[in-house]
Amino acid sequence: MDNTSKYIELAKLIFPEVDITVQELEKKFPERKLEDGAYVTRFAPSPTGFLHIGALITSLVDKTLAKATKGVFFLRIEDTDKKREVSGSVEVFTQQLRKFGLTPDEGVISEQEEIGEYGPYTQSKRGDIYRACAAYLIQKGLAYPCFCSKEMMAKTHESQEANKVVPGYYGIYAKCRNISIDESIKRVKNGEKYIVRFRSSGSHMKKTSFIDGARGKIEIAENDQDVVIIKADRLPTYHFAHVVDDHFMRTTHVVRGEEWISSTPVHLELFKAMGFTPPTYIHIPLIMIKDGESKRKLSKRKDKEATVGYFLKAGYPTYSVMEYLRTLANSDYEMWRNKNKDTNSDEFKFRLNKMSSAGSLLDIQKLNDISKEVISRMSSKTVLENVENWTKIYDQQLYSLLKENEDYSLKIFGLERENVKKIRKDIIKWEDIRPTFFYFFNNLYKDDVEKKGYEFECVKEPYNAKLKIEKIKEIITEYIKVYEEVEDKNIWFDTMKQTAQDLGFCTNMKEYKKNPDLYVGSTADFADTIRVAITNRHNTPDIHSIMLLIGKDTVLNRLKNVIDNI
RNA sequence: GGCCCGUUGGUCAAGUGGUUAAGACAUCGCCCUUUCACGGCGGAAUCACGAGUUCGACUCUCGUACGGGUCACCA
Repeated sequence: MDNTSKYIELAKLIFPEVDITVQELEKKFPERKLEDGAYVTRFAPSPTGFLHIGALITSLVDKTLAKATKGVFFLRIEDTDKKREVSGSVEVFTQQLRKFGLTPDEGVISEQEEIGEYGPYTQSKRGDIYRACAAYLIQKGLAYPCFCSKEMMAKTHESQEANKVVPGYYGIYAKCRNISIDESIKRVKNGEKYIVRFRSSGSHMKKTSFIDGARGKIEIAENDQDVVIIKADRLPTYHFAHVVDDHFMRTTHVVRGEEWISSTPVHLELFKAMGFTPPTYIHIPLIMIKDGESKRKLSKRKDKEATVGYFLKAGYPTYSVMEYLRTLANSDYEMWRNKNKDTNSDEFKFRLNKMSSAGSLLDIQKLNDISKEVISRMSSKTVLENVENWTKIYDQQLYSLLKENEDYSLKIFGLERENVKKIRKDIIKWEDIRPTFFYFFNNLYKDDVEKKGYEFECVKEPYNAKLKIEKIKEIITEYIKVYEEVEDKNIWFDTMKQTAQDLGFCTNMKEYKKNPDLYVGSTADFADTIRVAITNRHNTPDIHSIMLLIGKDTVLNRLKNVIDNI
């Protein structure tokens, strides 16, 4: 028997169940019929819990590229590590991606559903495909069974470190690569435990290179490691699964984090061994976080901001997060957005060479600013919808209050929003709604006063009237006498100013600033006293509008209560 | 430690051999103003370092430093 037939025998021995060949797989998963230049991209997470913010930016790039070229963006689940798998992950991924508008065109779309002709899209269901490919490599003498125990491996590793040689399974350290085929066959037949390794023909003394879609040429040492391709559980490793899947799923562009750059030579060699054309790799920068003086990559365990769920829970509109991510993904996006405020982001021409190659710090303040802008551009109806959706999950009490009287709720969110020149920008995320608008609801207002007491200090500098309790009572008593519910803001304000003046306040701000000692305080101090009485906050929208909204009875009640309870 | 990627204000960054080195966020000051938010105006603040190449370097080359990534039967 010559070597070729021995290799075939070995392959059959190791993978007796394989009943399909690589050629047959090629036919089964033919090249896609897409327009020229169409990108096929994919997001391929392993189901280990929650979606990482980095996954979102990766998917954003994937989806944008596919959309712009009339290609396909699919979702594949990489569940080859059964130990780390967390149940329910797939549902979290698909739901959260959907929320951010990153729904895949193909692949896994929910825990139990997949669409597309190139599946299954869950790696644990593709065992036969990987094994067929591994068998192919064994037949060609490009893969072999390795009988080394983990203990032996650890020992080798230790001595390599001690001798300062490159650690790993390669060259003279790859003990099993030189075992004769006959012996391999014998040991497999004897039931010895083994895994399958790739037989590398590279050398780390030699350089190889590839063109990264975003960074250009990357030169790097060839792979010379006999990497594991099939594990003891007969499932493939990431390296092998990636090569097989992205070939047979006909991926054209692999977008992944830059932490993968150094294993690209492994993938390239594997593609070559299989006779496949590798995809274009696009390595995107990691999102970092400041840790003391230095920065590091976001960690799911240490940083709450690392998971997408954090932003959802805080109630950032998903659109805000995406806008922020788009500014990170393409450096000229922000400029474009400022010039095209109302244009759909799809119109922006995304360019790979405009992607930064250095990791950037997650800038919550920037996100906040973007989000304020995003929310300020929403109609009150949209705001109400969003707030309802969010409170339904995270703030039941507020949800019921908003639902109870939706016309009223709509008016609250319409304050300084619709039909005004200058739109208010004070909401960053839906979490902020309760603390900024609570006083529109009697119960919440009452709770707040009970919990914290009245917030009567004075208006901050330069006004600073230092009003005493007696003065506050006087202001409110006098104001109750003159208060009337009037639509016209000027009339309303004239009344307020008149009363203020009668009590010794200065109604001309410039004059007051010149001679503050001549007066009890300014109009600002007077108005602020009323404001606090009504809302128990110093910072609110225009107090006239608030009074109109909550109504005369409530206004008078709250004013009277202050006098009694202060 | 080896290898790889990277380095323009506090942050995100424009810039591709000749610029007063854009812009945004944050910050500070002023103005507007019944508070806050908004808005307007202005200020402070950056090319990591050292050699080359060049008439000229943020820009090209090489070193150095610093930061990050990676070296699994994890992905």
